[in-house]
Amino acid sequence: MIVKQVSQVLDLLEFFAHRREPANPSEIARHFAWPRSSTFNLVQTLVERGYLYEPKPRQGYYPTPRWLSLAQEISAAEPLPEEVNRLLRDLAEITGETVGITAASGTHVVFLEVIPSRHPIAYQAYVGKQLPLHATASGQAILSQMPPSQVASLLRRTVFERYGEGTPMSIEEIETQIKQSLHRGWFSSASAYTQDLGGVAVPLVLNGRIFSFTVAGPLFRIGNHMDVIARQMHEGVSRHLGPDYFATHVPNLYRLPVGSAS
Amino acid sequence: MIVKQVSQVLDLLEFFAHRREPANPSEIARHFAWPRSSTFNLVQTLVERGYLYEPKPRQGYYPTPRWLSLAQEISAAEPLPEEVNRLLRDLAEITGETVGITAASGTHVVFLEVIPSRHPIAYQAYVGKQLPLHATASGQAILSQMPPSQVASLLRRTVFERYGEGTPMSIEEIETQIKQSLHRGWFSSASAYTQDLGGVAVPLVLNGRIFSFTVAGPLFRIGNHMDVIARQMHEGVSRHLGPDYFATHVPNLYRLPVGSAS
DNA sequence: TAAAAATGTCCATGTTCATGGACAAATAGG
DNA sequence: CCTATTTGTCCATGAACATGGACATTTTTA
Repeated sequence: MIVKQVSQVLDLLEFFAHRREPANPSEIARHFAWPRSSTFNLVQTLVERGYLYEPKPRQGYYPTPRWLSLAQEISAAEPLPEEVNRLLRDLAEITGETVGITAASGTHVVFLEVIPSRHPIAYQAYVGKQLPLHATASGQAILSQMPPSQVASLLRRTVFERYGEGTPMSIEEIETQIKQSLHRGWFSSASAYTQDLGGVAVPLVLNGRIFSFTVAGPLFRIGNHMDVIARQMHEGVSRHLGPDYFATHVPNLYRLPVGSAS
Repeated sequence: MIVKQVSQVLDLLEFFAHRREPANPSEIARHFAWPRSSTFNLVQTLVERGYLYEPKPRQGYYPTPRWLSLAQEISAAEPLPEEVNRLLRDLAEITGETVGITAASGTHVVFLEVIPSRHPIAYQAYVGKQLPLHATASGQAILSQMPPSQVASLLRRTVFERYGEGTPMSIEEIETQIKQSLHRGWFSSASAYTQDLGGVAVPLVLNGRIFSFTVAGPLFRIGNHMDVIARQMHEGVSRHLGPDYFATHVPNLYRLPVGSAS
C-alpha cells in the first residue's frame, strides 16, 4: 500500500530540488493540484519539524539545510570508495554514455551513483531509480556474485513479464545468461527491460558488498560495440581499482586482456 | 495541524541518521512502537519511490543516496558563502561554545548551520532548530536589519509568553532592546527563551539576505564576558568578511574597535 | 482610497489509511 | 527433520485527516 501523504513529502522534496527557490503553499497547491488546506497542513508539519522555513515573510517556504545534514550522516555510513567515483568519471568521459553504480534491493536494483551522458539522446538514470534484478545487465551482474541459495530465493519471487524482445522469461534462461556472461567477462542487455536500451555491466565486490558497474545508452549507438565498452570498463577497473582487482575480488569473472595499465 | 504520516517519514530519516545501518521493518516498528503493518506501508512507500533499499535480503532497509542528491541540489541553490563557514569554525575554536548561523522563518529563527561546542555541558543546537524571533539574541539581531514595516507586522503576530526571567513581554520592550543593542554593537539574551542560556549575536547581511551570527552557551560560563565574545565575533567578521564588512553591509550597527586584522 | 484578487485560516463531513489481530512464510533451535 | 520463534502479509473496522467551501486577511489594481 502506498501511503499518500508520504508520497507527497517526497513529491515536495523533488519539487524544491527542481525549482531551487522558495514557493508559497498556494503555488505548491496549484502545481500539484492539491487542495490548499491539505497543502498548508503538509507545509506546516514540515515547518514545525524544522525541514522548511520561510526566508522572507509571504515570499514562500524553502527546505532548510537539515535535509542535507541528515542525508550526509546517512550516506557517510556507507560510502562508495573514492576510487569508484574516479572510475565512473573516467568511463563517463571515455564512453560518453550514462554510467552508474547499482546495488540489489530485493528483486530490484537501485542506482546509488549516476553520471548522466552528455549526449542529448541518452539513457536517463538518476540516483534511486530502480530496475528489475533479473532482466537487466546490472541485475545479472549482481546476481552472479550472490550465493546460489540467495539467487534461487530471489528468482523464485520474480514475476516474469515481457518488457521487450530481450526479456528473459524463465529461471533457467537467466541462469544460462549469467553463466555465459561470467565466462565472457561482462554482462549485457538489449531491449530486455527498457526498449531500445543497451547496457553493459560488470560486478564489483567492495568490502563484501556487491555492486554493478554499468554503462548504458541507446542501442543504435552502443549495440554494435558493447565488446569495446566492456573492454574499456575492464581497463578502467584495472586502472582505478588495481590490475588484480577482478582476480582477487571477483574471481569467477573472466578477465578480458587489458592493454595498458601497469 | 500536524500530519502524522509526514512526521513519521521525518522520524524515520532521523532514525537512520543516528543508526547508520540497515534496519528491518520489524525493528523499526519496535523502536518507535508503531504497529507493524503501518510500518510496512511506510517502508514500502519509501522503497517504491527509491528512497530506501534493501542491500541484502532480510538484513534490513537503508536510505538510498537519493536523499543526499536531492538535498545537495536544494542546498546548492542558496549556499552560505564559504567565508561564513570559516568564520564559524574560527569562532568555535576561539570561544569553545556552540556557534551558528540563523535566519528568519515567520515569527521564528531557524539554524542553518551549527558547530557544536566541544564542552560536555553546552548549548545543544542543530540545523533546523527553531527559536522565537522576538525573545532571542539571534532573532533580535535579524529583526534589527528588517524594514520597520516588516518588523511591525511580525511583532504584531507574536504571542508573548514568559519563557524565563529575561523574556521581553511587549513590543516596546523589544524595540528598545533592539535599539540599544544596535548602539552597543551586539545582541544578547540571558534566560530569555532557554533557561540558563546566554547568547551573543550580530546580524549579517549577505546578498540581501539577513542572517544572525550567534554564539551561545551556559550562562554560568559566558554570562560574565559576553562583551569579550562580542569583541571576538567582531574581530572574526573583520578577518573573514573584511574590515569594512559592517560599515558597508550593516551600517546601523555600532562597530566595536577591532584590535588585530589588517 | 476603495474594490478586486489572491493568499491564508477554519471547520464539518466523508474518505483514506492506521490499527491490531489472524494467518502465512521463513528462519532458528532442538 | 520437526517445532518454536520471528518476520512478513492480509483484512475489517474505527480514527485521523483530506476535502472543499466559507470566511478573514493581505496585497494588488483601479
